[in-house]
Amino acid sequence: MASLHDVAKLAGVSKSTVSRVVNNEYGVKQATKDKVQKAIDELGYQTNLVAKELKSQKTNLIGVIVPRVASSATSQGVDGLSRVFDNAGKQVLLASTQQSFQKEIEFIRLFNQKRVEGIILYATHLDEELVEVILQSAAPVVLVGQDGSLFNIPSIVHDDFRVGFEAGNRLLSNGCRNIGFIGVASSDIAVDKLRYQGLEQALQFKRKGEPLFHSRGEFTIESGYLQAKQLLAEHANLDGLFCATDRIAIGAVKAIQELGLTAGLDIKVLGVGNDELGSVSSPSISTFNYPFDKAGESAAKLLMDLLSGEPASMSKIVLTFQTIDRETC
Amino acid sequence: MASLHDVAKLAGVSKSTVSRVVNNEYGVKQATKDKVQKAIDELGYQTNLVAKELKSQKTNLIGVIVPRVASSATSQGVDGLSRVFDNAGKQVLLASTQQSFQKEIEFIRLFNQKRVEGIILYATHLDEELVEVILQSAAPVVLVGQDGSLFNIPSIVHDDFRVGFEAGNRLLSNGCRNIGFIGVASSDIAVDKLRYQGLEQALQFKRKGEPLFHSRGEFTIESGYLQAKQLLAEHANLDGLFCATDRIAIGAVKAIQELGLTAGLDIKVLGVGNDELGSVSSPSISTFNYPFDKAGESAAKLLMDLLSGEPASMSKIVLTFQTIDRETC
DNA sequence: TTGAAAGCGCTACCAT
DNA sequence: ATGGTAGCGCTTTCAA
Repeated sequence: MASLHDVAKLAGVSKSTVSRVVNNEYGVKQATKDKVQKAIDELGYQTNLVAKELKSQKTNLIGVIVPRVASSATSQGVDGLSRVFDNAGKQVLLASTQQSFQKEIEFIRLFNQKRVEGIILYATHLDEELVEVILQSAAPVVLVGQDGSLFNIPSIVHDDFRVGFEAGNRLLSNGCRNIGFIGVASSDIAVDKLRYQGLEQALQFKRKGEPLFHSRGEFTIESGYLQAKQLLAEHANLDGLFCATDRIAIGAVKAIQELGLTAGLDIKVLGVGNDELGSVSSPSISTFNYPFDKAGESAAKLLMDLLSGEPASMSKIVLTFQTIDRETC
Repeated sequence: MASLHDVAKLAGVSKSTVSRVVNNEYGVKQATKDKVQKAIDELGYQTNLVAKELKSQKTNLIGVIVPRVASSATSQGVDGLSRVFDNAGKQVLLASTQQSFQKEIEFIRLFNQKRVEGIILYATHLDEELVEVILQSAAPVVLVGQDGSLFNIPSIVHDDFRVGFEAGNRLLSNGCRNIGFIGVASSDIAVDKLRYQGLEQALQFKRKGEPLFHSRGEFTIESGYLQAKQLLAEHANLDGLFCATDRIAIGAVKAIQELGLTAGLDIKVLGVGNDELGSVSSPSISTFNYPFDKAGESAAKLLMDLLSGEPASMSKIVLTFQTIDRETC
């Protein structure tokens, strides 16, 4: 592959001159410009950005780490952030951890070696080792989905505690008295713990006691179905069900229907996220809209601010949500 | 940020020696190894991969270009291909064109300058300029979704003509006599043209004449709804509707229901892709399963073969599909 | 077992 | 207006 040197030789000028015309710098005679351009075309010369990056100590690279891309939160998020980065002339180095916690750490290390300028990490948990690695990272890390602000890690989070609180109120004001919660892994503070605690808080506040149960499973329809099936058998008096995600809610509704009950009538069901699935399913899932694309955008903008050397002006951004009323509540 | 040089100075050895211990090369005394390791830890040295890449002329980078990541085809595809690349020690540079044809070209150029080893392009069309750029690209390009084999561009495609043919047969054998098609932009050969032509072929083959119409819109539920609404008004005798995607089908079903008709009974509806949306919607969408994750995987594997210098043994890979029977047909 | 030096492709400073 | 040169951080002979 042709280099500056080759072009220079062919055009009969120095590398410096070629560099000047390639970068459109001021002070090159039109005649030489033409000569050089001809050589460039002839050789099909293409700037070697890795050399340029080494020289300039600037890669324009942003690392993005996600547990998987095929989820509405991450796929919409990546679209959102890549729009921002593209406008800023940055490229996105994407890594999917396939839910492996260990890989998150490996990729943070690798990305630093690749000299990325910053990292956006979609996290599903946050443990000591991960926090350690993030704090050691030369490239600033912005966390999305979990709150790392306690450790001084800038974070974009959804208002998970409040969504739980709202869910509780919503269920209560729709007449529910026996309310349960289906969450995910307990290591997932945002999705499992906070949403549950918010619910708990709402019940306490209205003096309605404790939630009936706090069940845990995975982020799938199937898992929601399986859990609901069992829980329904154990709690015959259940009349309100708050699910940590819309997919789980869809599964739960299926279990409810199989029992000959009507979701939204016998048992009110609420999900979180406003996954498109919930809008087409039948009955449609009442939920809370989470702005996943904005989360990606905000993360990107926050990171760009950090990179521009401004002293961080916020420790975290908490995104709001909207109530979406549909058939199940 | 500490470099080999810094480590060498601190450890009192040469850069060469440091390089040797960093890369675990044979022939370094344990004592020096320890000395060097100590210096590395002290300085928090991290290999600068951009320097290494320049020196070794190897980036381990793969460029991936998608129209948007928030679609089942691309998000599942990216998950599939990134699994393969990760195992091979390659990183993924991701670009989203936001449906801009011009950006596809820009990114191919940029990626070549970044010295990616190969490019995977999720295309929604294929015009002369794009073909030109692909053929000029130093990094081999694998096309996904559109067939570029005519221009000697290795491609991963779904069996779009046959899916149309099958759709026709399926509709016919379910008693339909007046069949229409809702597609997308005519520049999208795979999704619009081939699927329609397959349908046409099936009708011809069974001597049932021509499809009632070939309408075109976008890849959205809304667009499917709007088109179907109008088409239903124009073609009162319609009893079979083939939609280029499941989302379009979902929209169409909504229009059908609004007319007081029953999808699957009065009008049979077929989609393509097996989008999860179609499985939870009501009525559920009869469709054809497209293995999007496998498409990503196959593209990755094909590219890796190309990179390993084997003479290309196939000009394209046509993925098969499965019939998914649900309520609308 | 270790070190010196050249060179990957580029930019930028200093001369001319 | 143009060229020479040093150097970004690394690997890799070749010598010692």
